Amino acid sequence: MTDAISTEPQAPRYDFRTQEPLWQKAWNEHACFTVEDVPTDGRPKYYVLEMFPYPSGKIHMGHVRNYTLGDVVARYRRARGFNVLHPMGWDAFGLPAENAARERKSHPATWTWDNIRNMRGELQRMGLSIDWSREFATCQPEYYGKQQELFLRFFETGLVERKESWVNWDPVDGTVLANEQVIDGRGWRSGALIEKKKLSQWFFAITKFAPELLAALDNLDRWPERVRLMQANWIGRSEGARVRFPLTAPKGDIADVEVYTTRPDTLFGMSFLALAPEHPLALAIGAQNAEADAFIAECRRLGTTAAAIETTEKRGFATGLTVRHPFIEGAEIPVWIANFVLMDYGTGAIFGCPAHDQRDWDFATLYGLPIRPVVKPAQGELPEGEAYTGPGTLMNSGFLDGLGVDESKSAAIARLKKMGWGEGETNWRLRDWGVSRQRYWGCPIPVIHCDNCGTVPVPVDQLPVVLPEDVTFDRPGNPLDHHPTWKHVNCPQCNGAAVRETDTFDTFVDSSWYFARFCSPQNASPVSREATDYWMPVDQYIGGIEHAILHLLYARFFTRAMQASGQIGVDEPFAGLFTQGMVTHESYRGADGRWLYPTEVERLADGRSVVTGTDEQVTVGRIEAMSKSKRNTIDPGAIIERYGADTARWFILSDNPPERDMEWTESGVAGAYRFTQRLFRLAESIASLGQVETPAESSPAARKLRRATHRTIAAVTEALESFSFNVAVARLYELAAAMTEAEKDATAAADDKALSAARIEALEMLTRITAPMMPHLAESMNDLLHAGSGLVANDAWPDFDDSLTAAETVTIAVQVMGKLRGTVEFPPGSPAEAVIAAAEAEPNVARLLEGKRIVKKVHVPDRIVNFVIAG
RNA sequence: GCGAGAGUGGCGGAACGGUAGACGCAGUCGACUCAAAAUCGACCGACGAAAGUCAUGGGGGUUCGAAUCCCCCCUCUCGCACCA
Repeated sequence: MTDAISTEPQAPRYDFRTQEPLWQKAWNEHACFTVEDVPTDGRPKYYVLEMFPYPSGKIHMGHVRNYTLGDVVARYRRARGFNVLHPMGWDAFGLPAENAARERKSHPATWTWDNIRNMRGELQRMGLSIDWSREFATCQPEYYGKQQELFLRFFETGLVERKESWVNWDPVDGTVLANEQVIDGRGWRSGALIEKKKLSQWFFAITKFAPELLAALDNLDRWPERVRLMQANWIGRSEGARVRFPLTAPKGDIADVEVYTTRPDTLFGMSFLALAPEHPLALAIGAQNAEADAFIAECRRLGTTAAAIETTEKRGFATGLTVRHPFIEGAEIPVWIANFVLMDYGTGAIFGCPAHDQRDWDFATLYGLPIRPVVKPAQGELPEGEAYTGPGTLMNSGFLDGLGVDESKSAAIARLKKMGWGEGETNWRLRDWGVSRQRYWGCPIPVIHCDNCGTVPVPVDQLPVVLPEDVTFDRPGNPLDHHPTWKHVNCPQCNGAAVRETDTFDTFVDSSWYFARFCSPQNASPVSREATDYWMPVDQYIGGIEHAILHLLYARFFTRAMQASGQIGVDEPFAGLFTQGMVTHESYRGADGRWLYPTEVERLADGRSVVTGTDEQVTVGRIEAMSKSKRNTIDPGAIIERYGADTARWFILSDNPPERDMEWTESGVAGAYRFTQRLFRLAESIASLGQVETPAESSPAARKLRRATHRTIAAVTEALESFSFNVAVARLYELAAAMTEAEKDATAAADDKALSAARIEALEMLTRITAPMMPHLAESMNDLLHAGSGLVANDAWPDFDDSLTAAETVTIAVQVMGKLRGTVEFPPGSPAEAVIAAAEAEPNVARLLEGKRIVKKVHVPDRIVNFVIAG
């Protein structure tokens, strides 16, 4: 590794080790970043929020990038005269704390709070402009108690339901697993075979908002297009029909089967009806037929994991039952149970039209069912060996013959409706949000189960339902469930013996409203109407793309639910969303293939890489996302310790556009560090000029520098507005270069007062426009120039002087037939005739034009002249 | 399979349809130094002695002029995926 600092003999000019803590203390003492819940100063508001961290132990580079981006926005907006809310907290509930408690034989709270303490210190060393007075952790009763109150409000509003649902049950851990925690049909921790089990669970009725959650995406114009698209796909609206097929012979009390389809136009091509293995009719059949039962059991065992579904072949079981067809008199269609039909989409049953659905085609081919085409493609023939799903004209379809696909959809629906066999229906992929988790380290669901009264919500005045502290993790299952006393209570209604709900909330609930709580973290009710009316929505939310669907959708739902239950006046939480890329690094492996940390690797002068201090050859691997398993992680704490927070921030901002993955390189950080020193040297040199009166007469050198300064202000402002931080950095490098140039000019003309004044102005401006990115260095430079003048953090963003940004001359490109052949210099705004005449006279151009007829002369003022010639 | 995004020097990347490669990193040469580091200066797409030619994944098109707009293709990344 190149080592910029340890090879430096003397202490650096700018000592971030003393300066950074100094300014952090000053900001803190002046409460620079503290805002009121409901400011009344009339300034516009701006709410900047980065996704709050899970307190895993240490911050990682992803956090550093996330919080640096947010901090630049926050500091910039503050300088622009906004009241800026920029809070921080902790997403503190979750399974890792329980696992750690199990391993260490301690308590989840201990581990969590240790981590919070450590990570808070690391974040504070980054010099973030955060209002720390608003900090909270979701594991505090002061927070989760309010969450319980919200749950009760939603309950009253009809947005909470208790219903049975199929879950992945781990019989060893005694808990429900999410789909992604089931690997090859086994629990990811216990390795036990997962069962599908029906369990009573709490649900938030997110589907009630499905239409508006989808429609409102159109208005989120400051969200990335792809996130809106992912959400739209997830919500998954589809239009079709519900069709009831009467069984030719009823099965017990089941007389018909309901099917959902988006292709009612292809009903004449139907050759089978298929049920999901969990469908009530399938279960009824299974109860009487051992073969059917065995098939159902096998389907269930294969589980619902994405991997299982992908690799599983289509299989079915012919039940022997038949249904009647709505349009074909006397037809009897066989009923199958099929493993590819999903119980939780539509009605759990489909009608199969093999000619026009690939899945049905596969299934029909396997079992020798008829394939009857009913749609004739508009062009060409029906494909061989696969289903045709495109547009066309109906055939073999009775009253639909000759109609197009769309027309016949409505015609079929109209007919079904008239017959009483079905109706048009809009369907949604989005499911209600199951929030029950059989865990200890989460927010208790504030409900009591009473044998007499049923499910009774805990009265608001008895909140919070606090987690008991005396729990152990020495046996599987939920500690709340086998706690000796905690769950036994008296029913709030009848005062009889009752038990608490021992499930806790999905931790996504905790992060679904924290942004609203930040507006008034001490408020008696969950959210303050006044504070959220002022601050909400979040103007700029920043985080990783991995939360594109679930977290953001849940937060959007919660905001609507809070609105519906009368607590908040907005319906969308995040007006602007920015999704940052990952931080990546080269990976290294030793001679034996083991992964090596970057700190263990040394690059030799000959380009080879070896294990530091040895001769062992190192293989430099791919650049990939930092991960513990690949050991290609860089510890932000070590970077800040060695280079300072400003250097880390600057490098992160400078490397590339923030939405892309960035590569962390040692040489890049070292370069950023050199720049901090260079800026400080410039500041020292300019500060040594002392007080300078601006003379009446300017000088060419002064004008040149002032032009660079004011152009930089304009360019950096524009870059920050558009999240082009890497461009802002480039413009600041250029200003620094211009200032170095001016220093040389000044050496040549020591008595140029105008230049001295311009240099001072350049430094003042540079300081202020660098401050959002390198806040500590900006304060130190400002202190050199104007000691005791106050903090840059409180300074206003500078305006640029338009009259100074114009160049004295512009270089106009001269083209012949669109190819650059020369340039001419002119004052901006020079008349076309003069410019064209000069362009024609330019020797190289004149040579090319000689003897040619000029057909056209294109002139774009101050930019280009192009001669089109003939022959 | 469907959807989205991206392909520009050795690398990260700039570029309202108007001088492609700003700025940084790496590199080369020089100054300073006994020497090194740091710093400062110059150079730094390819071919060519030069004039110039070729260059923004490939091929077409629009235009006086295309990295940028349109069509076709290729590659990569990400997301979704038996959703009826």
